[in-house]
Amino acid sequence: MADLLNLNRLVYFTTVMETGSFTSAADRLGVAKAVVSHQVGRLEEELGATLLQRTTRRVTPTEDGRLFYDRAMIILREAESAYGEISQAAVEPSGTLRLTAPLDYGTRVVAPVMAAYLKAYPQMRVEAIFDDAVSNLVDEQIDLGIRVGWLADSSNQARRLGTIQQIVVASPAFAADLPADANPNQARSLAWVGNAQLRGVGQWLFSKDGDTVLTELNPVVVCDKSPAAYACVIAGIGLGIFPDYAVDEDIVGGRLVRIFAQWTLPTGGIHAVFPPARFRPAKVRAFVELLAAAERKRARGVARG
Amino acid sequence: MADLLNLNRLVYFTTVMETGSFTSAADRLGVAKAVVSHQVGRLEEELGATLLQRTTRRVTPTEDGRLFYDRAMIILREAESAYGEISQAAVEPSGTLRLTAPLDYGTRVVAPVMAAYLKAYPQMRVEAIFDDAVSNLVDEQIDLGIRVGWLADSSNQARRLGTIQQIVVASPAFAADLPADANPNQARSLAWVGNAQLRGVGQWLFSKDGDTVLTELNPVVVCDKSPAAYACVIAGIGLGIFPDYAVDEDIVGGRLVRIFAQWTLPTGGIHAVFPPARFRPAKVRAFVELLAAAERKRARGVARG
DNA sequence: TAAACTGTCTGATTTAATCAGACAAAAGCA
DNA sequence: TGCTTTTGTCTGATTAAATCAGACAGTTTA
Repeated sequence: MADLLNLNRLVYFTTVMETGSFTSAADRLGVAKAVVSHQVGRLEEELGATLLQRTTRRVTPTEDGRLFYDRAMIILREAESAYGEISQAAVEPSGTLRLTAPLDYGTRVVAPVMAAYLKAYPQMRVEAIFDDAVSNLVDEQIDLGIRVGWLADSSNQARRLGTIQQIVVASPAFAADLPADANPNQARSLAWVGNAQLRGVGQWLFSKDGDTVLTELNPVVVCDKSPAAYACVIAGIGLGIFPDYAVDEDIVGGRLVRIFAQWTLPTGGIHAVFPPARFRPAKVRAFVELLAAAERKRARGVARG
Repeated sequence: MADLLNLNRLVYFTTVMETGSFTSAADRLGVAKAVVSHQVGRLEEELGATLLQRTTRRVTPTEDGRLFYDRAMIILREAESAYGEISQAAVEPSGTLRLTAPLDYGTRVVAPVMAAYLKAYPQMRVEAIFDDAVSNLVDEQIDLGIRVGWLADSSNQARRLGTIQQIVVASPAFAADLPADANPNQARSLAWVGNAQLRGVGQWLFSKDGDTVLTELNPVVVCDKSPAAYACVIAGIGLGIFPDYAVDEDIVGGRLVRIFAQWTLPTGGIHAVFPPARFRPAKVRAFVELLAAAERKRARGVARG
């Protein structure tokens, strides 16, 4: 069935109908006139009917030809619109954006970006899956995943949006009990709140001016959800390690105090990962741009703070 | 514009959507799966958008893909219907048949065939142009021309349907005044009614058993329309030469008498001529078949009579 | 009558489509 | 964990299609 009709020939025929001659049709299409003659001939052959009566001087459509022209124009217009719609979708965001992000990063960073995104593209809809669990982008039909930390699998394409800093914090009350010269070397003897979601729960590499201290922590509490661990730290259970975006506000607000401020922990990355696809829809590209801008802005804020 | 969209690729994409895999789509289409992969890839390239997310195991349509599938199906259905309609028109008569025929042949032979044609194909419409004038088939958009006598131009395609016999007739009263042994040698001295439409008004070649007589006639009246000349002969003005189909009835009815019955004049042909076209519509073919059948039947009748 | 223009044809060339087979990745099975 | 099967894609060679430039006969115009 597919072999019998070659839809590409329609445009040759309709152009001849519109221009009234093979020569001018060839002109308009930018091909040799022999091509138009050949293609229309093949079309007639496929249909088993004559569409155009041609003398050396004049081209006249047959009844079939007039009939078929109307049908062909509907097809071509429909095709043009379909192609245009999709091609434009590659330029102008449309439809629904499904994204996933870690819960804390989602609430702190992604949510505001979503607001900006929806304001910029009011026709869009967003489905956000905020979960620390790493889900399969293809199975879940997710357009965009945001991963914080270190990328595990790399079958997906990814783009680095920014950097996160791991920060050791404690509640002001807990911090007050610490010795003034506290440093990572005493880490094992302190009370920690562990976060099962973050990699390296077991060992942490502190560094400061070339010195490095690799130490194991001794969590008195381990939570499998970041917000829960965070709440434990706020409550003064112990020290916690969290990404900068999670603690910024509470440090500024005085609800948390930074510990070991002179020391740094390994930095992680903030990545946008995409399902395997040759072309990225505009809706995804637009969101990633906004998110990257927010990340840049946040990085400047962290640098200042 | 034409270069940017290759409509033939649509069927590859839609088949993948329907079968859910490139392999089974290739199966259904009867091509190598590499072809499906390549064609869908090119389609996505043309659109600048990804339609299908493919892992090695599963094919999932993107939102664009689902959107485009609906559009593509509309296009393909429309195309199939358009092709089918025209192709069927090449098989089943439809539309309007425009034909032209000489006035007398039209009224005597074509009109009854038209009745049979419309009975066989009630959906058809016929526009008949009965006129001895030879009209241009292309300019007048005529599907079928019927020419009696000798074909002049041959830029059109033609098919011979039958033979006409030129017959010398006179009214019974006029015939009664003729000598019993009248023969073509005395033709110049007799009163003739000329018909400007028929070729050879000036000279006629009579033959009988090998003998031939080439003689000029001496018309006392020349008419430019066959029916007029015919009426003159009926009225007893003189001898006339008419095709067999025109005089058969009146000879049987006794209103005319055949003269020089032993002699024959050059036979002419009855031709169906068609505008230049590669394929002949079914509506034309069907009519010509009926006409040819009528001609064969008439030929048998003439032979008997 | 000459010149311009029509649609078609021809042979050569270029481009696209296609195939068979190989391949890595993923899923199912042992 | 290995092994097999199945997935979509890739590769190089082959085949088919499209295309072009130029020639041609028929028609119209000047």
